[in-house]
Amino acid sequence: MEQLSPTAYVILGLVRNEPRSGYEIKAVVDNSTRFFWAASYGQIYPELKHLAEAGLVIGSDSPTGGRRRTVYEITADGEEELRAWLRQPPHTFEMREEGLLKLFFADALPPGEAVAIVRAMRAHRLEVNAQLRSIEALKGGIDDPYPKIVLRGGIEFTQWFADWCERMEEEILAAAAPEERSS
Amino acid sequence: MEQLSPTAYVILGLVRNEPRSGYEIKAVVDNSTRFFWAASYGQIYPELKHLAEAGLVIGSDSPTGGRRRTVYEITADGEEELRAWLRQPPHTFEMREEGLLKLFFADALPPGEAVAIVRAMRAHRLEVNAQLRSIEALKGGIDDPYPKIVLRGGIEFTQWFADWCERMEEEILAAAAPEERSS
DNA sequence: CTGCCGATATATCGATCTGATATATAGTCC
DNA sequence: GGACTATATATCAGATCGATATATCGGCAG
Repeated sequence: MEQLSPTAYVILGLVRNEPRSGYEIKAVVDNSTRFFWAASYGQIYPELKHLAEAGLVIGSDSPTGGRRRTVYEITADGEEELRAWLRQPPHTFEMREEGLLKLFFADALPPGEAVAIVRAMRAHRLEVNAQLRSIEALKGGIDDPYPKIVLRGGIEFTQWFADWCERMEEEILAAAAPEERSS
Repeated sequence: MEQLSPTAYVILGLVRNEPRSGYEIKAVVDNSTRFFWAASYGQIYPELKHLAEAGLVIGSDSPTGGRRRTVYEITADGEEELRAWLRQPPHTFEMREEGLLKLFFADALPPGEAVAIVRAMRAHRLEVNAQLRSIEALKGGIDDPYPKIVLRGGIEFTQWFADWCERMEEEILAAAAPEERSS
């Protein structure tokens, strides 16, 4: 049994509740897991075929008029595979933050310009925070609790990060300012 | 002028202070930028060649005995290119957290097992936190301030995340426990 | 001084993933 | 009838990871 990629489990998890097309999967990902695990069409469609070959999902034609469409639903084997994965300790933890990278090298810039970097990071995080809040507002009380916990985690994290940026801005400004501490 | 990848700028930034070999660059990355921007040999060596062709770094042979070794240093054009990049607003913000992904789908597990997921996340974050603290302890007062700010940010973030996991653990346990609120 | 191990140094490769683009059809609005 | 957006699938170049291969060097245990 070859190892599935985490993205395969995203798909398994999302078709578990209801049958979905690749397009719908992408749309759901973009409004939920994207913030801690993204997926693109280039992964989703090949992976759906792969999962279907492995018998973990079943696809069925469900065209809308003349437009072909295949929806996938999970099989018993797929459910089993998903649960087995959930019980394994997580392996992948990655972060790619171009803003932090720039701040790291800010020494190469004239003093004072580092502030622009933390301001840009802060603005971006606040933007994501607002997106997450609007997603939270959309979701009624219908869902199971775990996606909600993760969503609130995202909201708290982006807020924390924005606040950190604010603190750093002050710190950098204080360090750059002429030492004018009066006696 | 084709666009350089952020990893190219990591290399530019790291050879700016002192000439380094690809191997040394990888070692420095693993102890500094790895936590917000990783790089592998598979990127570093080709990118060094690419940067050398573009005239942004210069490589010179500097063998140790019979072992060939090429160290690279930044050129004036490279410095210019680095500063220009630092002034651009950051574009890439990614996070891949398999633990959050598992928590998101924890509904597929019998109640109670979700706690194991947040515990694993917390343990991992505390481990990274300890690594970052030991890196901080190693660095004397020599460095420029920005890498220090970023490093402290990493320490604060991993601590925040670990604390969040702890809070979620309590919350999940409270929700899973039989409602035993006495009158 | 020999053999082994770990560090230094470079290179490569399959698999994964992104971001963009291409191709259709369906529905809506003017 | 035309413009526009949403639905739906597919593909591809380039970035990246993680692992592995190859080789030399230095140190140290026996």
